[in-house]
Amino acid sequence: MDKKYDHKKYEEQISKMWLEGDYFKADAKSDKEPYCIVLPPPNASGKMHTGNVLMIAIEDLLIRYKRMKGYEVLWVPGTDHAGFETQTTFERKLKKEGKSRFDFDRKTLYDTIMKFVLENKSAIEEQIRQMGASVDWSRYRFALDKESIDTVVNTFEKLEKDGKIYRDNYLVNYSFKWGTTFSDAEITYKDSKTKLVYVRYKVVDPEDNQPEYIIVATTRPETIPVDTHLAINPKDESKKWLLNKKVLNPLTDKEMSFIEDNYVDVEFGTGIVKITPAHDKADFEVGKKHKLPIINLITLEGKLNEKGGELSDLSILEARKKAIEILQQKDLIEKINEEYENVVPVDYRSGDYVEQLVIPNWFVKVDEMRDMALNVFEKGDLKIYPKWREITYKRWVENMHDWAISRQVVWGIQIPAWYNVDENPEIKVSYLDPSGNLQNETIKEALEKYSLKEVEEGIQSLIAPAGATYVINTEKPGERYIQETDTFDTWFSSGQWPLITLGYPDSDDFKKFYPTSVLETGWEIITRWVSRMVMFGMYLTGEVPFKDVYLHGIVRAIDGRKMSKSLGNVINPEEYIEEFGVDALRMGLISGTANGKDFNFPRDKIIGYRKFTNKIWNMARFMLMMIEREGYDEKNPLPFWSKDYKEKAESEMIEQDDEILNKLVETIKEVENKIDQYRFADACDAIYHFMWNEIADKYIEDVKSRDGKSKEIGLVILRYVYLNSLKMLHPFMPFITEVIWGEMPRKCDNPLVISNWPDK
RNA sequence: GAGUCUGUAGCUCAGUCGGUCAGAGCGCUUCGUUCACAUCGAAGAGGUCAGUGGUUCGAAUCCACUCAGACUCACCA
Repeated sequence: MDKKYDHKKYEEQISKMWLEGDYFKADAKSDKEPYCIVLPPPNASGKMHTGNVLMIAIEDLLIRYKRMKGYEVLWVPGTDHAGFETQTTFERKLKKEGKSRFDFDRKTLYDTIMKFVLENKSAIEEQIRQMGASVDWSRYRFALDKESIDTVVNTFEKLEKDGKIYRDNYLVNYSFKWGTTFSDAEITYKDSKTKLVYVRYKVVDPEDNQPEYIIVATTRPETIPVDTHLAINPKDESKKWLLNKKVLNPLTDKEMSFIEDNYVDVEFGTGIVKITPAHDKADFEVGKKHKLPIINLITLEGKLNEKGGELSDLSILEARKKAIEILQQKDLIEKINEEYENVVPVDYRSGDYVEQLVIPNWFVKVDEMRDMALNVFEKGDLKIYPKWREITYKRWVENMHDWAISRQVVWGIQIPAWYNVDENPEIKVSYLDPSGNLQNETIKEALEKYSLKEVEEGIQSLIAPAGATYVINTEKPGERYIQETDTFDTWFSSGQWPLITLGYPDSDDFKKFYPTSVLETGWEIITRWVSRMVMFGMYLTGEVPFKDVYLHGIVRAIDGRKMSKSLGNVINPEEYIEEFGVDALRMGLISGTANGKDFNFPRDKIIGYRKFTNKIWNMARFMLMMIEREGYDEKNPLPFWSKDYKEKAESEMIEQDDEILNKLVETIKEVENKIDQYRFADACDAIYHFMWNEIADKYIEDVKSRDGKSKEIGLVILRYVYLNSLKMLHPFMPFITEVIWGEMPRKCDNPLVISNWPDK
């Protein structure tokens, strides 16, 4: 053996050996008890970050431990398309080339992104291998594989048949310039000087001591025609009287009533807010909470519709001007703050104004699924570790609204819904015409100039009116149909990930390994991801997709803050792998947190475990050296520890021998116990101290000084204790333990440590 | 604004049911080391457990409040 353990020399070699030996392939036909983890799929075009490393370290620890204990183990690897994240990465790349997504038709854009992702996909797969993850590569899945898409589409069809799918208005950021929506992340805010108009609202039948008018400040007077309510803060005693009163809408003269909501800031303006659910994000939420009507005022062309009365057909800015004029004529303006500064949303590309308005989106009714996802705790079907995270899950699921599952992005699974273009002439299409120019118009207008085929080929996106008729089908149902351009929310597909990867509904894997044993992931996605998987699992199979959920903490930077590119404190795991090795990095990270709390990147612990690898390496060397020095070799081997040997040697064994053997059993029990409780840091600690303090510092020193028969007994026991420690350590430090195992003469048929958990 | 968590040695953190819980690693100090390992060994210093009050025979642990910090969600008409 070399004098030092050189991780660079061995890690690649061992990893290759595991891969070629196909040791991690699960057998669905096996009689052994199943143990299964589905790897939370990293972004296919992404790179390994410290969170991924921790995730893999913990899961590999569980997987190797259970495999060694004799379970039929399956760990399914996969990568996610990560819809929006990938598309923005890609668009940044396009921007560098002086292009944008609006230069492409939908299909070309999709194909180009796919190519980009496939080119980058192997990097993360390679990193998973490098980490020593004992996943079953034969079952690898990508979120946009045909099988994945089939499962997701089938689920959508089932939901539709069960009456769970509907289309409804949903507030989105809409750009008139591009004729499409922008996600929240694509919106930036621009400072802008806007008139803050203080408008008088006439109180209907005021009491003697009450004012005749109340005053409301607004920057959007043009939306007044569709306002039906005003809001006050429930803590604002001075305005309580308004709750029993009505006021007149200053533009339509219709009566309006009041609601109470904490969202209202008592200090701002006059402490009274007009609520426009159709055209303001906050108001939309308030409106939903109080079940207020959503009345659209602004059209996809950026003009006011017939609800605007005198303002109809004007653009937003024209209407605003006109509204102020009308109010002035009616003498309903108290004052105007011309200097008011606010921020307006603009799209990240052109800086053009983006309007918040409601357009039809696809929704899933969640009522039934939500209840199922909450009841799992009562029956004890699901346990969350650490337990205090349960409340986050429950609170979120309880408050869950119907789920808007459509996204106006290309990179994802296209919703399998089709509109008949003759029945729905008002569908708004954005498409590149045959000469490559971007057009925004209705399908009817488009078809007057071009064939349906031409429009379809150039299409970027479409928006079908709320009442549009549609057919759900995987294939084009007829000549005159055009497919919905929206894709599913990433969580809609990743929420089915355990089902997708295990081949729901009737594969052997599904029968053997579903429900899986544990879901291990970061707590940050407990609401968005974990809850969705529970919902889909319950809905489709009647069973929770995993028995336990273990949530690890987030690895923060060394300075205690969250890692972020802008802070420049992102830790690249590759550097640590290079310097200290995968084993030290894995074990250091695992021991960084005992209870699932966030923790700072534990650099000191990684260095500590790096020293530890060298220590156990030298323990092995020294032990082999002592055995050799005592004259043992292949012809005259050192006896193995066994029941027989023990009986013969018992009378000559001394206190230290019994002690180390007892401590070995204690340590095995403790490590098992801690792993079973998901207390991984404690398990690390137990092995570390047993090997270093008990074996190296005490027992080896003792054996070193012995002679004759006593020395032989010492060496026999030492080797036995050491090899069993190696086994225990293997799930934590798979590489070095495998290397040393290969160097050791041992009484065991299996040349690999991977299937040998110690007996007590 | 709503919610969750945290405050224990110089640093990073354990401390599970209120009673051998004042702990670990790193760092620091002193000494040692041709004979496995300086990525080593031996010994040692250090904390009013954020603060105040309460419950209890007993509190780092339970409760209330205060102070400080982190994160999640929402966000100004």
